[in-house]
Amino acid sequence: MGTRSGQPKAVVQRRLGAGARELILDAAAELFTVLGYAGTSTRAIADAVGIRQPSLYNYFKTKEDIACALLNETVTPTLDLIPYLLGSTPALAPAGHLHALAVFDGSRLLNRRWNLGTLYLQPELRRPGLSPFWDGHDRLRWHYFHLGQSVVADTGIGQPAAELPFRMVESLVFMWDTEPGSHRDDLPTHVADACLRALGVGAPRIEQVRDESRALLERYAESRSASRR
Amino acid sequence: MGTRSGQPKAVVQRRLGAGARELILDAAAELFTVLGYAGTSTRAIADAVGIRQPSLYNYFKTKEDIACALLNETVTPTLDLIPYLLGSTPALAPAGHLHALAVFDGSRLLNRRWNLGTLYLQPELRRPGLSPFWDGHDRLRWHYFHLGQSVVADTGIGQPAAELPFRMVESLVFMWDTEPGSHRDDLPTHVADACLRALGVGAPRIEQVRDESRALLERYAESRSASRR
DNA sequence: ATTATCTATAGATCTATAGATAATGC
DNA sequence: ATTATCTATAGATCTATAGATAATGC
Repeated sequence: MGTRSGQPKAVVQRRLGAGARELILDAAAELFTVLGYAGTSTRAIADAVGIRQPSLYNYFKTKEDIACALLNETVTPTLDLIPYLLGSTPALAPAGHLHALAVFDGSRLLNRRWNLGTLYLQPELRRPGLSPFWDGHDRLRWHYFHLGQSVVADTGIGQPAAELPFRMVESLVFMWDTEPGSHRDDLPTHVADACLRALGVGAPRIEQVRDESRALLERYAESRSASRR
Repeated sequence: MGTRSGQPKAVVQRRLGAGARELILDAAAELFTVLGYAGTSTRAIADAVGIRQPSLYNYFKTKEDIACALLNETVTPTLDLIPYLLGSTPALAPAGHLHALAVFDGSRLLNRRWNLGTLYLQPELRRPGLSPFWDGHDRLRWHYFHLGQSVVADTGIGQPAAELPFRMVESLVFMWDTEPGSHRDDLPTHVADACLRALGVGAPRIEQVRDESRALLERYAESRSASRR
């Protein structure tokens, strides 16, 4: 028996290493989406990554901070795309701009490991501490709305339709459980097409816009991977 | 000092009377939508109606039972409408049927005292005890889908669009916070119109369908109030 | 006499902090 | 020497049940 003071450790310590924050965020994402924010204890998150509950507080100040980091991941990539779309030459027609935005945003929502968009409707997350995220979310909504207005000005459909595209893309969170396959992979494009139809754009024009939008997003993906080198 | 046994009551008792269940459901609806299901304690619900926490259990077996009653209220009225639409003579065209369904369903979602549809995305409510509600929800989704398929078969739009109308109506839960006014009141009709455009229906036909649908729903409302006498 | 409400409480949580110790890096 | 992790715990919850009492109805 040792005579050392203090409480001896009962378990083997596991150091998470460099990617610790990402490990925790991924575990939290799964639990928040499956059990809900309030339904997920900090203990459950710690268990999932194999550390003790208080050790989480080395990485995040509070439980709310974890949610904030996750929510921001859902809007920042799309917000980053906007300047690229605005600056592309020759200037994009509003319909093309909107289509590309919807496809990109929708793909990001649908092709993550967990259905993070469900957090948008969890009232526990409408608290003041998360307002930085909600501000970004509102900026994105406003941008969709603005583009929608330009499109309906051309097609002659009533103004109220202008706010539907953002909501239609958001509704992909309800379609998350679609069984995997080409149908699911094409959903973001189908939704983007439907957005334009809802704004009164005709079929031939949509065909054309879809091709432009695909080419544009490919160029964007290339420019991103190039700048990362 | 009395010598009676037991614990004397510290508060004045308040009997809720006949509408007790409804009072509790309304308070729970507000709290569940504002604070979330897991974020709402049975104590908070009891406080809101002015009784003690354990007294709730005179009216509901568990907290989950309260949520179940609320969720069922969101789909039953729309499910009840379906036989009426199917039985109306002369038989409705699929586009008219879908439009009427979307307007009715959307109005029910938007014109309640609380935004109950947000509960759909609260993972705490995806538990087995609530499967009766989810079954009804799926039946409704399937009916929308079936109608959508009939419409796209006529218009020549691709199959995947057939599942969008249900999701577009659901996305009204994201639009709940629209400031009151005629714009908000017209949202369900605008969404129903946009559903048909998304399925490839042309503007003149939509104009026509909208009038049919309005007349139909008026007759339904009359038949309901007549049968209640 | 019957029923709705109350008080009291069991037993299980939950978040975040304090301070000791094991692991790492120089 | 520094940092990440641990043990222990304060203090606040939370749901549901047991059994006493106040309010109602006959």
